[in-house]
Amino acid sequence: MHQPEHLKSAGLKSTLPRLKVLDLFENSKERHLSAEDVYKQLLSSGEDVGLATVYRVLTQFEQAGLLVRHHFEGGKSVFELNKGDHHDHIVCLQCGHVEEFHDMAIEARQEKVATGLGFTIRDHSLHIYADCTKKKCPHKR
Amino acid sequence: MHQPEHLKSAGLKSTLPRLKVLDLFENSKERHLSAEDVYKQLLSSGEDVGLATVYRVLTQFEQAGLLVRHHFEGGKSVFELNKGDHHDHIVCLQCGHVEEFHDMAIEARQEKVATGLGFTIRDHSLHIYADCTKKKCPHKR
DNA sequence: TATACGAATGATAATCGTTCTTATTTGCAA
DNA sequence: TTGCAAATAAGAACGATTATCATTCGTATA
Repeated sequence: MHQPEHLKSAGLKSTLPRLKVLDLFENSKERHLSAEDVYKQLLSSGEDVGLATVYRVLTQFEQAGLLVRHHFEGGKSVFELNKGDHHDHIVCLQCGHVEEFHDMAIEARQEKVATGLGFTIRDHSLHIYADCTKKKCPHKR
Repeated sequence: MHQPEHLKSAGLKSTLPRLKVLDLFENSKERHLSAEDVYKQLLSSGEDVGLATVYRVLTQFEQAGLLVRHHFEGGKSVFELNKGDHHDHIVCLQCGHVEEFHDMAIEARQEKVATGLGFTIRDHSLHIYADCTKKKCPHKR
């Protein structure tokens, strides 16, 4: 377990809730977790954390660059480990599964459009909402 | 005023709140309005509407295809008149002004990416968050 | 035009995701 | 160890949105 160093280098004290949250993201099967998801999973793992703490930790991790926050439709935020690579998301409307993709052509055009309009891009989000083309949606919720 | 027909053809009774809301969107200087925006503007126009009604009407108009709903960051929805043309948005981080754009190349690539991953696009949202390149942001909030 | 009935409304309570407050506990440097 | 700032848990508070419900309104029909 080398996570305490992760936290240290991010300027964060190594505390139990923080370690647990980081653990969850590194070992969870699902890459994209909401605050509620994290909270529930910690509770059912026997951890005694407060929901407020989960929110605080998630926000700190986001600011520290450990996590990335996404605003999908539906008004709640989801987080994922920051692997350093930017990517966009395609969300299956059937099962909610999130697939990641990255397309240089799209990124390049965005840059071009923005500069053309007199803007400097700080951030962007591209979410595609779609259905699987297969008869049975292969993803499980 | 030919709006009652708009409502009729959308299967909605012609009522005062609905007419007023539609009016607002057609005559307001700002294309993108939140429920709160609509509510406040109606109140200051002397109209006596409830906030709940505003939310109801906005949702109905969205379902009827009269308005389009957008989820920008910040947790609140904004609506705009549906002109039939799809477009994406670039949001100025300084003043919150929203600029619209449409880029065939981006749309085409999205389609290609999605089909490549086995999806059929139902909807998508592309939001660019940016700063003006000019010294002084030319837009007013 | 009067009327009757279901749809629409306004007021307000409820809900949802998130943030704030505060008293208490913890990490960790001395 | 001990001390103290930083972090926590619990729950109140918050803003946006939705649900509830008694009352009013739009409109098809007589």
